[in-house]
Amino acid sequence: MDRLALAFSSILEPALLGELDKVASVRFFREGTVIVDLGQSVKMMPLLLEGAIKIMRQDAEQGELLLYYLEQGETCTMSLACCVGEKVSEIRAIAEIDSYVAMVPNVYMQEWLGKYPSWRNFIMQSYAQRMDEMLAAIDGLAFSNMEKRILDYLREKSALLDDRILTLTHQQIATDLNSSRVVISRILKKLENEDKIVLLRNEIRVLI
DNA sequence: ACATTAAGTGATT
DNA sequence: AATCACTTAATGT
Repeated sequence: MDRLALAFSSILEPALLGELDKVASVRFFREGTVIVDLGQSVKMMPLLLEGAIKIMRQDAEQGELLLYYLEQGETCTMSLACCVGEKVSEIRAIAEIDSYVAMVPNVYMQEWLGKYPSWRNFIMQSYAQRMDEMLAAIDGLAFSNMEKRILDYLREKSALLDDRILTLTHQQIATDLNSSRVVISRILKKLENEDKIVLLRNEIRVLI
């Protein structure tokens, strides 16, 4: 499949790509679609071919927190752990933009670990990268003030979408950062006064 | 014109 | 930094 080769040909060996092509089903998720929800059992492993996926941690009662984004050529490491242990998902995956995902049945995952070095590499690297991102998320919570968290959030999103103009509400930021709308609005206003951003309704322009 | 949703702000904890 | 209460502004029907 074209998309598969496009996203993974530089990462995975040809033989594995061929096998992937046979067993993976490519699915399309429109922006905003919940791909995996809390408590859902995970029987497939997603390989992101195109688009971006937002991974959120969700508390039992209320409270969500953005963990990281999945981009082209990446996979959700959480699903690996889930598949092996036959556990249910502890996170929520939402399509940030329209996305194509190759779903691989979990039976192949372990088999390929022994069979294909490039697969082993890919999984290891994914783990390392995700671990780094988790640490960054924790650092943000523990050591950063809200202002820095918001700025980082806006910058990351802007880079991800390759657009300095972001279409989103203050409430959405509050949800992603597990804060409240009022707090976000105040800090955004401050950032605007410092000429770091421009605020419009449903829109934020990142200047820095 | 009216209702709804997004954003701004002072006061309080 | 969070919550409350209220205002103002933008948008949809």
